[in-house]
Amino acid sequence: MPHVAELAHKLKKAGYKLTPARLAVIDVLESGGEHLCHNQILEAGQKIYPKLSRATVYRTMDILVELKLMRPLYLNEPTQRFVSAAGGHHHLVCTRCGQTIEFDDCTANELVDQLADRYGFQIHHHLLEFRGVCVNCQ
Amino acid sequence: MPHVAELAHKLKKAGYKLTPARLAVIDVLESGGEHLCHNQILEAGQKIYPKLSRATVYRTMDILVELKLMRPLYLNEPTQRFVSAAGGHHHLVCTRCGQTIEFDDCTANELVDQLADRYGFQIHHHLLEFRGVCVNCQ
DNA sequence: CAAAAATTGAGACGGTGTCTCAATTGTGGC
DNA sequence: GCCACAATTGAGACACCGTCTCAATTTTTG
Ligand SMILES: [Zn+2]
Ligand SMILES: [Zn+2]
Ligand SMILES: [Zn+2]
Ligand SMILES: [Zn+2]
Repeated sequence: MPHVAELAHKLKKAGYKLTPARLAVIDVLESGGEHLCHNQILEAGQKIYPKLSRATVYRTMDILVELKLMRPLYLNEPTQRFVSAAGGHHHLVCTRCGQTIEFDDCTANELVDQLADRYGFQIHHHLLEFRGVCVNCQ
Repeated sequence: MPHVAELAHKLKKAGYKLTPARLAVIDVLESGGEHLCHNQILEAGQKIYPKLSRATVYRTMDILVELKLMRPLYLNEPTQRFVSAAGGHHHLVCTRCGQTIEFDDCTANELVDQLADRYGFQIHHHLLEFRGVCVNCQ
């Protein structure tokens, strides 16, 4: 959950204008929770700034990803969704009811180091996704 | 890389007919490598069985997923791709050139147990995705 | 062989992501 | 505050993808 002020400031600093359309998008990102997709951002953004168009949402998200402020991911759907760019992301998904639990503890650091070593990668973030059947669905 | 014979046999066993269209799809899956998407399966399948249609590819893949013989996943694209259903999947992706390394060693077993414990999940498989910059792109 | 059931391909459809273009808007210099 | 210019915008066109329907075909059953 990035701060409006923070995203806006970095956008400005990178040479982009702070237009109402962009501010609406940023506002949505700050207050709208995780895993938002373009359409959700558009719909919520139009409540703040009705003229907001689909193209602008796509363009603004492109910029935010380019600046590494947000990060796209896919959650078992053909829909691109966005999370703030820092750190890893960890999901526990029930394949029957679709429930998605987000958990924080991450034991992947060790593995990150190994991989960085072996393949010469600079690893920036990761997505761990575990899939199975939740308590209710068993 | 599942065996044609194996997929075909399980399909038959589950009560589905082994039609030329389905056999073409299965043939592609067996010989076509990992991470195939619907379109790739369609195009390759039409070389084996020219009448093969898009709808049938989608329907056949639905069945294979339903029977837990194949598993869908998304790799930083809005495109659903398929891998054989068993085990985990581990990717190292370069965010600059898109190169995807597949690695096998998995240190997630411990975490799997923890999660199963804490949330009561039966965990069936997982996808670990690490993203960063590869040697060439640094 | 006839009837019923399963499967198929073709095409229509709505939704999504991309692109173009003319109109609008924000900004720095005055 | 105003102007000129470049950046940004919204609307709409477009291609593509996944879904659905339906009539025709194929397979199974009696
Ligand atoms: Zn998440
Ligand atoms: Zn569940
Ligand atoms: Zn893979
Ligand atoms: Zn690279």
